[in-house]
Amino acid sequence: MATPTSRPPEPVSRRARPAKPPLTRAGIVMAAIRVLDAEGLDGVTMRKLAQELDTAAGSLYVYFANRDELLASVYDEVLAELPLPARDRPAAEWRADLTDLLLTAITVIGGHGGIARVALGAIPTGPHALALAEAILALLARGGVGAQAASWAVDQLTLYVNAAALEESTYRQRGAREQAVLASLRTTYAQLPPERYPNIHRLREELVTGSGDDRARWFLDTVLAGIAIP
Amino acid sequence: MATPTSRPPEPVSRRARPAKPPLTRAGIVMAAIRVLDAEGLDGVTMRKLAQELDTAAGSLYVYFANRDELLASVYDEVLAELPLPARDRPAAEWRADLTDLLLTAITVIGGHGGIARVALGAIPTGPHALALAEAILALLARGGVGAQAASWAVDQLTLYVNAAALEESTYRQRGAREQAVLASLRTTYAQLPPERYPNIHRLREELVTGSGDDRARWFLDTVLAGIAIP
DNA sequence: GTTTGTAACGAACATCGTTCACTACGAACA
DNA sequence: TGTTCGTAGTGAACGATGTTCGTTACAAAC
Repeated sequence: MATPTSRPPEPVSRRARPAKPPLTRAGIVMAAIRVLDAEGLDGVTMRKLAQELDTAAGSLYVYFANRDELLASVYDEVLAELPLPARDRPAAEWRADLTDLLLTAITVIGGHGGIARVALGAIPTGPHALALAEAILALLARGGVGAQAASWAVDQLTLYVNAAALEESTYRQRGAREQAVLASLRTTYAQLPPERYPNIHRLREELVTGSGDDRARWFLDTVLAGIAIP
Repeated sequence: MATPTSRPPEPVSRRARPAKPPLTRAGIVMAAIRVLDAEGLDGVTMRKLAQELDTAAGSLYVYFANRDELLASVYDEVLAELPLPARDRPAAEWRADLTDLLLTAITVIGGHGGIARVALGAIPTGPHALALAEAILALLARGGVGAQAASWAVDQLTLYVNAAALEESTYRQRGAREQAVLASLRTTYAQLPPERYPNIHRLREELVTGSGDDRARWFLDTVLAGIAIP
C-alpha cells in the first residue's frame, strides 16, 4: 500500500466533497417532493430521501420526529402551489370562484404522487391548509352561506377534494394508464348479468365517460347548487 | 436421549393437533376481518393473519396473489353487511332512501378499521360493491335523474362515502379519542391570529360542532338537493 | 399398495421505519 | 491561539414487513 497512513475509516474530509449544505426542514421537504413526484408516496422512504440529500436516514430524525410528521409538512408545502382567489372578486361569482379553487386544488394535490392520502389520515393544520380553509370560508361568506353550513361545508368539501385528488393521482401515474383502467372497467361492466345488475347494464356506456376533471366539476357544481338553495 | 429415533424435526403429525380445517378464501377473509376490527388495517399483516388461522404466512399465497388482493376481498365482504333498500319502496322517498343507504354505508365501512383506504386506492369491482352501485343507480333512476348525471353521481358519491368512512374510522378507533382530537383542534383555532384568518376565527366554535354523522347527513342532503334541481 | 398432484410449511431475502452509540464540526471560551 | 463542549451528522443494528421458493406431507386416483 502506498497510502501514507492506514487509519481504517480513511478520514476523507467532508470538505473534499462538493460542499454539502447543511440540512434544513425546508430542504428536506423540497427533496421529498422531488422523490414524491418521481416515485409516488410509497417511494418516499427515509433511505431514498436521505440518498437524494446525500446524507443518512438517521439524520432526518433531527428535523422530523418521524415519517408521518415529514409527510404532513410535504402536504402543506404542496398546498403552497395553490393560487388563492383575490379578495376583490365580485360577490356574485362566488360559486364559480369556489368551483375553480377546489378543482385547482384537486389538480395540484393530485399532481403529487399520492400525497392526498396524508390528508385523509389526519386533519391538516399547516399554515397553507389553514389558508385554503380560510379562503373557502371567505367565499362561502361572500355567498351569504350561514355559519353552521359554511363550517360543515369547508370540512366536507376538503374531504372530497382530497379523495378526488387521491383518485386522480392513482389513475394518472406517469404514463396515462387511465385508458387501460377504463378499458378493463368497461369489460367488467359488459360481462355483468343484466338481470342482476339492470341499471349498471343500462348505463354501462355512460359510467365510463368523462375524465376525472369532468366528474369533479359536475359534482362540485351540484354540491354548490345545493348549498346555495336556502 | 430416550427418544426412539432422532430425526431432527420430530415429525409430530398434523393430526396430533386439534384437527385444523383446511384453508379457504372465505375463512381467510373472515379471519382478516377479525384482525382488522381488533388492530386496524395496518395490523392486518400476513404473519398476524396466519397466526390467527394457525398456519404460516406463505400458505395464504395459495389463495390470494398478494395482500392487496386479499384486502380487496375483505372490503367486499364488509359491504355484505350493508342492508340494501327494498325494491317496492315509494318512488317519492328516493332521496331519503338514498341518504339512509349512504349514511349506513359510511357507518358499516367506517366500523371496520381503516378498510375504506382499500377502496380509495383501487376501484372496487367485487359483487357486493357492484350491488351497492346498482342500488344507488336504482334509487337515482326512481328519482328521474338522467343517465349521465346518475352515472357520475354513483361514482362521486361512493368516492365521498369511502372518504367519510375512512375519516370516521380514523377518529373513532377503539376508545373515543374523538374528544381529544376535537379539543386539540379547538386549541389550534383559538391560537390562530385573527387578522390573518378572520373567518376561521369567527367560526371557531361552529367548526368543531357536530359529529361525523351530523356532517355527513348534512352534506348528503345538500348534494341530493343539488342533484334533484334540474 | 403405489403414484401423483398440490396444499401447507418455514426458512430466507430484500426492504422498511426507527434507534442509538459514536464522530467530527463550529462556536464559545480561556 | 489553543481548548472545551454542545450538537448535527453518521452508519450499524433491530425488529417487522411482504413475498418467494425448495421441501414436506396429505389425500385422491390408479
